[in-house]
Amino acid sequence: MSTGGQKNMIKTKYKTYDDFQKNGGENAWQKIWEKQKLNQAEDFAKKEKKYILVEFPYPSGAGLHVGHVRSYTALDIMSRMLRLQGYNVLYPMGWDAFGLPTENYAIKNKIHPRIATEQNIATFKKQMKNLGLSFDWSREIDTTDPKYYRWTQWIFLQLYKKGLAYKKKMPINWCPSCKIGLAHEEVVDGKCERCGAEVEQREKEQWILGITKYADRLIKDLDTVDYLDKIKTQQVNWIGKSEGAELKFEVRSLPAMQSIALQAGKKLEKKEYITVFTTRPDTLFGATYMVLAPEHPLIKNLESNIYNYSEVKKYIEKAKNKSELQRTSLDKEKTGVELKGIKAINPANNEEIPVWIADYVLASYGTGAIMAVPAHDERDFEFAKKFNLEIIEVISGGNIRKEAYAGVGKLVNSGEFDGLDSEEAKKVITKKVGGKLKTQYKLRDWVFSRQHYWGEPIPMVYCEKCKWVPIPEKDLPVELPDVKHYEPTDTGESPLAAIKDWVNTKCPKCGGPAKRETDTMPNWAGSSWYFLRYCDPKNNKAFADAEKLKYWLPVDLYNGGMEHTTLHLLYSRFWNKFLYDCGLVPISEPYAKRVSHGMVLAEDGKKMSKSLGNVVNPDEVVNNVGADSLRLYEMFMGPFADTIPWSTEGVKGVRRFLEKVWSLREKVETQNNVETHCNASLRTRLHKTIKKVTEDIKEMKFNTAVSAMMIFVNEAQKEGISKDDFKKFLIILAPFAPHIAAELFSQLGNKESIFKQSWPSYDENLIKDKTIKLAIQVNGKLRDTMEAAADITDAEAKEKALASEKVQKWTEGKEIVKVIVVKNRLVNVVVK
RNA sequence: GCCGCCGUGGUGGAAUUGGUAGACGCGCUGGACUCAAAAUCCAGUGGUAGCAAUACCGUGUCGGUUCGAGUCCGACCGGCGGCACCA
Repeated sequence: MSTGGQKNMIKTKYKTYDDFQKNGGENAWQKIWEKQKLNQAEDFAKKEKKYILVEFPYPSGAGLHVGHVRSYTALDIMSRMLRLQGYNVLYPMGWDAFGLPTENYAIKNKIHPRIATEQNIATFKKQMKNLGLSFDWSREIDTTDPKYYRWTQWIFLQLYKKGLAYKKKMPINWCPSCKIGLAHEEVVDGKCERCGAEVEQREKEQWILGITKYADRLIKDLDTVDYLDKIKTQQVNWIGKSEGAELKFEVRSLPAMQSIALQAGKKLEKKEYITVFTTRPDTLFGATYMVLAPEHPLIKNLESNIYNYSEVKKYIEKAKNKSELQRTSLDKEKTGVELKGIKAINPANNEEIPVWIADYVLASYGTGAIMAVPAHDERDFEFAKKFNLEIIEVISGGNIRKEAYAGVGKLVNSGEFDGLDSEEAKKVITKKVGGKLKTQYKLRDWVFSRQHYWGEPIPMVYCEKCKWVPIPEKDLPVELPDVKHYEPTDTGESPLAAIKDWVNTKCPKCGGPAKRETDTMPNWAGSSWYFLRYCDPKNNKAFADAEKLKYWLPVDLYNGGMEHTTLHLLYSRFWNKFLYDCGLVPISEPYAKRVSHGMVLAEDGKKMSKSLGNVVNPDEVVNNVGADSLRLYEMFMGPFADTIPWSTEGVKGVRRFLEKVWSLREKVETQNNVETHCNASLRTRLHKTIKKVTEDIKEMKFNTAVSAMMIFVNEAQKEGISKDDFKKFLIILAPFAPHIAAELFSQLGNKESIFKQSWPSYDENLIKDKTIKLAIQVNGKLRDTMEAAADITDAEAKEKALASEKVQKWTEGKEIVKVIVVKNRLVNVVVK
């Protein structure tokens, strides 16, 4: 209890915490911080830098989600602690504002997407400020600002110059609902990742980025960064590297069949080959048939040699009409048609083997054709069984009468190679048949064109004479023109195509008439390099100054959603590597460390959604209990990476905690009687708490840090607390609940901001307990506990344990086999 | 189907990495204050038995290793996430 001579001289207009929170106490502090420019990062400061980054949001009309609050607060806490520890911290924020939802909103409400974006940004920014997040607003960026997307376009031109952006007609995934082409990464289970509509295949001329050129490095360099394991695994799987060989099989028209065939019978005009990719060239002797994807171009070339061509054509038509989803989900029954009239020659033994088409072979992977080795591949085995094709064992070790054996082993039935190890045989056999070793990836090049209005115009012009010509860099940005209608079209043309006087332009090369590219970039473009722009957001000579990049990069900690692992995270690593290769950024990996937050579910355990009416609005929570409570609750709710349902009751709990903190004002002893009233155990507790909170923030274990502070406050409430100790406590509380911490700190008579203090250190000696509780076990079961001096010797502990009456009760009449002592922890008496 | 992660009170979750399971918070029960309620404060709160001391059981299930297992190993059950005919 506080009975100190002088009453504390706390001057405040707020009588209670409720008074403070309800009457603008938090906002008042936010204004002060803004004035003091506390959160601005300083280029080239002598202090050690830390670049803390959280994915910038898409400013939707729905406003901030409590899920945003979770990750922004978490990194805010880290940033604030780092600043207090003396680092020069860059913790920026901006807007990833191009994209479909805004465009749709704009269409529906007849409002220009630019206006809608501005409104949404204003809302988001206000919400963020109300939360007391310590972003450096002087570095705010907006991907839809021409001053920003000028450089997005500029980077595109660099990609073009290096041959990494190219235009190609290819089948793409088309979302009929969004009326837009999608990248491979944006298709989930055959559906559009945004709206869930089933995608269709369409042939279209598209701008493509050659990300596959970087596939190998995107895998390899993961070794140099600190990402969560599951993030690395997901990227590695997505890139899907496999090593094998490309082998060529000659195709022959069968003389025997020629007489039967009505229109067949011609000899092949030139030699035709089927090239396959295989990871198992060692099984070549077991290749008993071949399979082409229905889309394989060879089929058309051999039309006159295939006498069942009408049947084949029917099958191809059927396959074409199946969506990607159907083709992959009807995974059980395999179907196919033999190409009658032609055979392939197995180059290993010159045997004629049949050629089939089947949709279990994908045109988009490898060469669109396979050699089928039913003895050693599950799918081929299934197919061979169904169509009665030959199965020859060439690797020993399995039971191929029952199932395919995909393992390794010694070669059999492989002529001169019998007895060889399968691993070794891969190289030898490839060489012998004139094949070449090859690495294949699942990753596909990035379809970069979108047929919409609200995106960065692709800075290219098409001239009949000069073909595709890039816009000169000095003429950037190519600004989005105003249009009357920005509805997407079903024809696959961007709404920009309708603006004739924008589309029709002059060729920058020959001056002749030319047309602008009317497709825009995908919403992933602006976010692929935004972390670079934060280093130098106002530069209009370059996307960022090289020296500034050198100072700030890499991003020391990057937090974002798991859903971006194979999209934004991969894309931005690719762009950064490209810029690195151009000598424009100083490091090849942009993010030193990547972590991911868990989702915040609704109170009912379901995903928050407007339609379910279970959305928690952060503004309401801030109004009711304050930003500090919201922040603290989201940290306390559970481990940062876990998905956790919202709990309104839980919010009450942390609010009570803050009220207790406020009431500690009355428990504060003046400096005069520190020694008499502040007992040593609270001091010990404080230092333990400092240690725990410091370490937990670093490890992102915010929930246990909050719990430690609660324990401290509970104790302080009972014991009373010295002014000095209270100050230290407020500093460690400040990153979590900056408003109340700043207020109480100032109420204690401190003129200087709490955020200009330095992070308290802890004294290891103080943390050490003088006495410990020793657990006494008999045969591993707890039977007694006793107080003992810390660092009690093993012998003393043993003696003490054996002296215990309760222990004696359990050892009576038994033989003591041994006694195990764990220092400062327990004694286990083992009896028989 | 394959790969990865995870199963702890009524509830969100702790547990020094093999050493007293259930910290902290919520809820609940009882009490104080109040005309009353709310708020607040105090006490209790894994289960079973007992007035109690205490005993037994207890971290998805079964088994194993160990003086000692929530933690390690094996099998199974359940949940979540990723990939899914990738040759």
